[in-house]
Amino acid sequence: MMVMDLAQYQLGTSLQVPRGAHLFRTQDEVCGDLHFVRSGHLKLYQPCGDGVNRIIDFVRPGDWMGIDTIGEQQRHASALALTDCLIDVVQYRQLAELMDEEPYSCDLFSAMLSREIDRQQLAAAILRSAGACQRIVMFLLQRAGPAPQAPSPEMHSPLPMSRQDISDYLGLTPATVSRTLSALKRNGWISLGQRGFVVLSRSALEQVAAGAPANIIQHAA
Amino acid sequence: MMVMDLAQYQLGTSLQVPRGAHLFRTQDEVCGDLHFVRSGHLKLYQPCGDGVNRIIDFVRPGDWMGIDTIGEQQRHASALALTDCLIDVVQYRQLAELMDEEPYSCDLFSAMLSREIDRQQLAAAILRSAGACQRIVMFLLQRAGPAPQAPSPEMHSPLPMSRQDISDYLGLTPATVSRTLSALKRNGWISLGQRGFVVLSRSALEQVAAGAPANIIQHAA
DNA sequence: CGGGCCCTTGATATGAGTCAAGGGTGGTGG
DNA sequence: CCACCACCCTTGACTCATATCAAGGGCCCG
Repeated sequence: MMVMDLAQYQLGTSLQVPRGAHLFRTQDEVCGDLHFVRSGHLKLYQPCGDGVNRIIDFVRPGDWMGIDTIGEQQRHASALALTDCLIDVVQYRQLAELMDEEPYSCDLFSAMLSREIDRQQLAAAILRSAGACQRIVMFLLQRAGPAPQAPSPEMHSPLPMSRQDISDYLGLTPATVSRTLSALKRNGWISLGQRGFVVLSRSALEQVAAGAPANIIQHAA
Repeated sequence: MMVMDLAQYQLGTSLQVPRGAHLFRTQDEVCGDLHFVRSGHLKLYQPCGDGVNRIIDFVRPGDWMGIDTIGEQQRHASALALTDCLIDVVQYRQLAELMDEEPYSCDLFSAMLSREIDRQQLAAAILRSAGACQRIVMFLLQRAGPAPQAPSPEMHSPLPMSRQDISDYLGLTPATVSRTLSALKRNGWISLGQRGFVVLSRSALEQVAAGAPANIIQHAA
């Protein structure tokens, strides 16, 4: 069978990180390792002076971390566990050796980095062009994943991060995020808990994400 | 001597692209090649419905293009020459072979992709947090390059793209870009031509970029 | 049961967008 | 070589979305 993901090579060692703990911090020096998330959620952020944190990304099971600092001397971000996490720690040297032996793994690795560049370009494009409502709906759809098969209902999707984190990530304020989520709920398009949500009308959300006029959203009566 | 950049391996073939011509388009299928810019400037953009173009990036001499679509079937963007360009076309297969023979080149390539991810993350962070004036000043400083040695004056930096392109890239409107540039000029911080500019007070610009209150900018008298 | 923190919601302020008009520049054709 | 034309850049007045400031409520944890 074809190896589809570098994670299947069983490199590296396992590591548990409890909720609220740091996997690494900006000031850490060692950078020879990559991290693969087996389970749990983390946030990548840059503490930038004051108490203000710039959220770089949210990391989910199956994602890699640290591929932005290969060959660098210092981390560019801190990684904080939003839930209990199970992490694989992989030395870049190990990967390099693997790529040396098996050219195909080199292609896998290049493609992975390439996809990450594309993801970041897409994120930047969204930040450039989309308004608040559109950003939030895109964020929700991304977290909800692809549509389930016809008869099955939409699943509950976790939102392990705070509203503050969401707003930082989307370039908005907590107030705007809260307002918009409330409006989406009022319209019956999502159901909303403190740390999760359920898509109720995927088609409506997809229309907003596609750029449909968001005037649909009204202030609370 | 140490090889510092993949471009020094003299792979690939040369190609001239005149101003206004496309190097490739979104709909092109072939994706086995990368492009290295020897001279000239290009813009990467996505034609997204209507006449609206999303600017992905501006590409300068020494930059690589196409590293966001390694292993993909289709281009994610179109590349248009803003000036006459000299391009090296490099097959990814060639690079892969090189990496197979010389492990060090593999590290170079990984590091290059890694840096690109970091660049995109930084760009996204700027779009999330910075206001119009801050974005424009950061853009100018980035294009002006690092400060020259003490006695030498600031160099003239080219702006080969239209105001429309700049505004798309920064997530603003042409009107706002024009207004802000005019204000910077009025303050004596830059001198401004149609297709270029000169930094007159780097310290002032750096303060704004660092987040200094941008109220310094007033409406035209 | 109590307290702190985060989330929600309202009223108001403001920065950037929109609409629109005038002027400069570069390119084309006579 | 000059004149014309189209396109883009600049600038102004106004609008609107989102930030800001502020208060109340609910949830989780101790």
